[in-house]
Amino acid sequence: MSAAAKTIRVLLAEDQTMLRGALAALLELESDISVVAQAANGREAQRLAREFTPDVVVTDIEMPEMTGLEFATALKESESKARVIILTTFARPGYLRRALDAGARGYLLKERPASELAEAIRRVHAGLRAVDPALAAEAWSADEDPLSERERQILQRAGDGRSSSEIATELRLSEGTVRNYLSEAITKLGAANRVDAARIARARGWL
Amino acid sequence: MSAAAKTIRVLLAEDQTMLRGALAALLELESDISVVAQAANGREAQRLAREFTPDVVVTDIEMPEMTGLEFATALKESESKARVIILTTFARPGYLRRALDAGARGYLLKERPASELAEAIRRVHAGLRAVDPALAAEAWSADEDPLSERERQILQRAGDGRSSSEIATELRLSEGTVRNYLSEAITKLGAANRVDAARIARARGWL
DNA sequence: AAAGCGTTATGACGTTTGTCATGCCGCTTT
DNA sequence: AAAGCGGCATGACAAACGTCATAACGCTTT
Repeated sequence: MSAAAKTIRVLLAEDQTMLRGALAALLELESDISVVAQAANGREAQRLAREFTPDVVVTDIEMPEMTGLEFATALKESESKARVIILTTFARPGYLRRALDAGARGYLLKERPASELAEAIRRVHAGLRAVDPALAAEAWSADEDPLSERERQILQRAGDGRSSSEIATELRLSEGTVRNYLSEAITKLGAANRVDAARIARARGWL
Repeated sequence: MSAAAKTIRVLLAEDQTMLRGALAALLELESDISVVAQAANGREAQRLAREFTPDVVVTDIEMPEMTGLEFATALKESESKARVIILTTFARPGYLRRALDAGARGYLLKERPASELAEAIRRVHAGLRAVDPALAAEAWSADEDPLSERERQILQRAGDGRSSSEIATELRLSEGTVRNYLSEAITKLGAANRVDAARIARARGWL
């Protein structure tokens, strides 16, 4: 526990194999970083985190089985000491907010240079934060998610092209109730109709 | 023109900086491959292809300014001798078909291991093809795009939440005509409504 | 010249969607 | 106990949507 010579043990969770492999190879070139495990989805990552006790976890958000945000939340509630960096395509304030709520220390965009990833890992391992500055500023001034859980469920399905009656059957609600929720969601988001509302909510990371 | 010792000159077009950088670094580790130029969109790639005359072009499809498919088509119609590999997230038969029509020699998915990329580059440079086998089989049996150009235009906008009257105004059509096209598209795709139709068309690479 | 096809249009009809007022129920806060 | 709130419901109405029949026009294929 004396010097700084110990390598940082990293778990990499990313469903796109090519990106995951390329990043792992790049990180291995750094003398102070070692990728000790790789996962293609959140559930696998959860298992590997228990097994390998990494210092830092780098995870995508949108993955099959379990999202990176759910994984981060699960880690926070476990006894794991791993620090989490979210690595995602999406500059959505809602995602950043949820990431920080889930205890993430870093939030990095895939549109940034690969070199920033190693830097973020070192910062986070040292106890600092690593949040994209532009995004952090935007998130500060961004509106909060105005949708209730029900509204979210219903808007999701409507955005996929389901009719009100289909949604009502699926969620065991009356058709009128579904229309009420959609109407409210449309108003809250300032949208023109259900599809527009779904688009807006998705773009802000609320869906 | 005697031996095989010449390095393969590659142009890499991919809008996600982190992936582009990581792949370029990985490819540079191969002794017979050299990434001579990188582009973040199709238009830039087009310019760089003229300037650097690469042997092989590796390009994403969905990029700003100009898609990889448009870029590939432009290359085919120029005097360029570069051979094209499409590198994309999407296993959509429609994309593969359009890629081959655009003269692409390779079609590789981002969910494949990074090692396959170097292999595909070598194959394509040697005059062979490099198409994901599973996808090629699927594309063979896949339906052809049933949509007319007008139907596609209108379906795109409908999928973004625009109303019939908005679409009509934008495209200088009567509202009834727009509804007719949507009705036809819905029928052709076996969809339940316009949003469902847009979803289906997108999933097959027809939009 | 005739047939076929894509594009555009109109009118009419039934269905779905979006809005609003009103009300009930269970839970928490006061 | 009363007030407030979120979830759920009903009914009514106008607007938007989806379907169908019909038809004109221009272009290509036969």
